[in-house]
Formats: sequence, structure tokens, C-alpha cells
Amino acid sequence: MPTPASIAAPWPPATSRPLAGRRAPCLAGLIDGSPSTFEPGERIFDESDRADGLYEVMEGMVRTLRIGQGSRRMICEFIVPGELFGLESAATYSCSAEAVDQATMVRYERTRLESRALVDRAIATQLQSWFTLRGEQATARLLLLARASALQKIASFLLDLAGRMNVEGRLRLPMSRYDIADYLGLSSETVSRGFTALRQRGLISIDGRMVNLLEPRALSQLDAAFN
Amino acid sequence: MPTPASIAAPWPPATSRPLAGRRAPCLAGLIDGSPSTFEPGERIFDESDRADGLYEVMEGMVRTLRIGQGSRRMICEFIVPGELFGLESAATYSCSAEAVDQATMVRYERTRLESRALVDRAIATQLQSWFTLRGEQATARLLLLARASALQKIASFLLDLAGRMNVEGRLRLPMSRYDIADYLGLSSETVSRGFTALRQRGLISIDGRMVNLLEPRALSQLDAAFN
DNA sequence: CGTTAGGTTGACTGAAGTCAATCGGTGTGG
DNA sequence: CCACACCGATTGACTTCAGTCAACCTAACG
Repeated sequence: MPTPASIAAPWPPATSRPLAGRRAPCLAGLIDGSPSTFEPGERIFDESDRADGLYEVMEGMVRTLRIGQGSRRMICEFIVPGELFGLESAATYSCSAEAVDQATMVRYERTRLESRALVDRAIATQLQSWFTLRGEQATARLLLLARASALQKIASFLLDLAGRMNVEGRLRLPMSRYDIADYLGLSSETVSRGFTALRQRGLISIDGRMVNLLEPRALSQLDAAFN
Repeated sequence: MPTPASIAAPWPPATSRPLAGRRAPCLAGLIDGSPSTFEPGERIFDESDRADGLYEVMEGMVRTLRIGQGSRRMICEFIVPGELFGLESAATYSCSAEAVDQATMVRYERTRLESRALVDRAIATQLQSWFTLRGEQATARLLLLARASALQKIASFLLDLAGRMNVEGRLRLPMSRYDIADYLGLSSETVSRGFTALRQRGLISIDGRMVNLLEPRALSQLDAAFN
């Protein structure tokens, strides 16, 4: 089990976190957990570790990933504040998890959570909605990976992330082009070309790590078949 | 909102995972269900239907699928005898289900199953292992769809199906090339060419709907990075 | 028989991967 | 402070794999 870079101050129990669009589950305030902060690129847990903890991201971003043979990497998910990761139905984790940028998260003990879910309906409901959301995302993602063009994948990625981070037009992308490529099943060059194409069409503007979604309507039209 | 079996039921102790190869969960004998038979192509349930039943295939094959805009279709899963489908964490099904060939299956009532899972550890364990298996398949599939070549996808598909149907070399493929294409994110022509290429290399032989896996070693070598 | 649906094959096209060069920012050491 | 190295991002040139369009074949069925 990796050692967190630093132990943050206890997180204020936010009983009501307003999430627009997709409502992510949230355990803060329902059960105690231990907060910690990881540095960019730091490993949080490994694929084969015993899955004895569930995490909720409070700040920053986390990626979960699997390594195939021959430097093939697959980003399974990017997790943004308010979202959960690391809850498995198996005994071990199915993906590794790493901090993308400096990320603060709260860890909940699996055994504790499991026994609490039996008696606390609010917790059971949150875990429930997490499973539901995750299943929906997974099938949507299959369709996207299998059938969408590079530009559609990128447009879909931007819209999805903006929706989950609950921002209107201004979106921070802390991950590298390689990460995005490994998430969408593209090469980093193609991702780069895609961003350029969207910029030249006036759909987005790029300023360092920030992306402005200038024409969300046009973006979602690109993405029409896949949302 | 009914309490889902997966969450309401305690996670089984980590040691109780006897998945030799891949052992599909099986509910027959644990709980009563009503058997029924569907004709080829017949719809079993629809994407938006209330998810109030779980099915176990006894004979034949079932496909679950989602329809995107513009005639885009995605086969989510092929389900073979001994496997389950239709258990959702959401209130409605996330995929439609259709019989591929003539298929016999047993239907279990969701509410009944969930309440039984609370008290019957054997049932809870089976549902549990079903979720686990499904999660593993999903991430493996992502990697495959995102990164594998057409030939790798086809080889992987054949091996996976043969493994799940528990046959050595002789495999029946009741589904059409279109189905396979929509499962692997390819065109039907590419699937056809893939089969031809494998046949010409002497890795398989084809006899109507039957496929003989002549060189499983070579097939899995093709597939090396993705199993 | 003809019709039709599914499967195979061919020719061509195009989208995305690969290889490579360049650019810009960042950190490091002299 | 500057030179240098390094990493990530971008862009270009070229290649290749798979999609598209089309023809043809076969088997099933009325």
C-alpha cells in the first residue's frame, strides 16, 4: 500500500453537494474516512492489490488504468471531485489508480462501508447510484470506442468531462495528450490534431491547460450518435 | 427503488473465489424460475423496460445490444448457456436482449431474487461472482476495442467464446457476421476477411456455422496483449 | 425455379497510426 | 545568468489498415 505524500486536514463534511446533470454519489458526511493528498503521477493503488479501500476525490483528478503487454496502456476512467473510485466486486482491484495532478481524496474502509451499507439506507443508495452511473458510462464508452471517429471521441470527451466537473465553458485538462489518447484509444498525435481541428473550426479555444468550449451545441452535434 | 442484491448482500470473503478459468454463475437449483423459449431474432426485453427480471440461458444464445443513431448498433454481450443476463443496478435495462438462435432460458423475478440473496449465501455468492466476471470482461473489452487489430479482435473473440462454451476446438457460431462485427466494432466485410485470413493461415477451418480452432496456441499468440 | 438474405471477395478510399522534425516550457547545473 | 537537456505538444510526410461500394456466390425458402 503506497504512502500518501501528505495528510491533509480533515475535510469539512459537505452534506449537500449540488451536482448538475449527472448526479455523482457522495459519501462525505455519511461515513468517516481518512483524507490524504497525492502528488502528480503518484500511485494510489495497484491492479493486484487487495481491494480494501474505496476513495472519493475531493480536489484534483485521478486516473485508473490497466497495462497490457508491449507498452499498451488503457485509461479506464478519469475521476473528478465528487466521484468515487476503487470499489470492486472482486477481492482485488481491477485497475491501478494514479493521481493526475495533485489530488486530495478521502479513503473509506471497505469492510466498514460494507457493514454500514447494510443498515444505512443513504449509504446503500449512494453506492447504488455509483454502480448505475458506472454501468451507463461503460456501455456508452463501448459504443464510442468502437464506432466514433477521432473528432467525435474528442468532442465527446470534452463534453463529458465538462458535464461531470459542472463547468459551463471553461475546462481544465490536467492530464497529458498521452493520457487522453489512452483513454480514447487514439494516438497522442491524433489527439493533438483533433484539438487543432476543433480550434480551427472555432468550437474551442486553448490556453495552456485550459480549454474553452465555445460552441457546445456544435460539439454535441458532432457527438450526436454517442451520448 | 429496490435494494440491489449486489450491495445489500455482504461481499463474500476474499478467499471464496473458485474461478477456475472462468466459471459462470448459475442459479438453477438455488431458486425457482420460469423457463421459456424464444425464436431466432425474437426480442426478450427492451432497453427502456423496467428491469424486473434476471435470466439464465439454458440452451442457445442470446445477444444484448444498444442502438445508436444512424443504424449504429452495438452488441454488448453474447450470452451462452450457464450465463446470466438482465441483472441491472438501475431501474430499467441498459441494453435490449434478443435470441440469436432458438434459445431456452429461465427467468427469475428480481424482487424475489434480491430478497432471497439477503438470506441465502449461495445466491448472493453467485450474483457476486457474476458482477465480478462482468467487470473483468468489460475492462478487457475496452482494451480490445481500443487497441487491437481486426485479426486480434477476431482471434480473441473465438478464444473467448470457446472458453465460455467450454469446448476444445469445435465451436458453433449461431450469430451472423454482422453481429460479430457489431460486437467487435468492425464491418461485416472485415470480419469475413478476418475469418478467411485465419483459415488461409491454417489456424481455423470453417464448416458452415461450425468453426474448428486448429491452432489455439497461435490464436492466443495473436491475441497476446489482450487476454 | 426465382427471390432473398447472408457471406465472400475485389477495388478503391480515407482516416488514423507511425516516424520524424520542430517548438516551447521547465528544471538543472555550470 | 545562461546553456543545455528533457518532456510534452504540435505539425508534416508517408503508410497502412479497415471502411465503403460493388459484384458475385451460395443456401434457404416460397
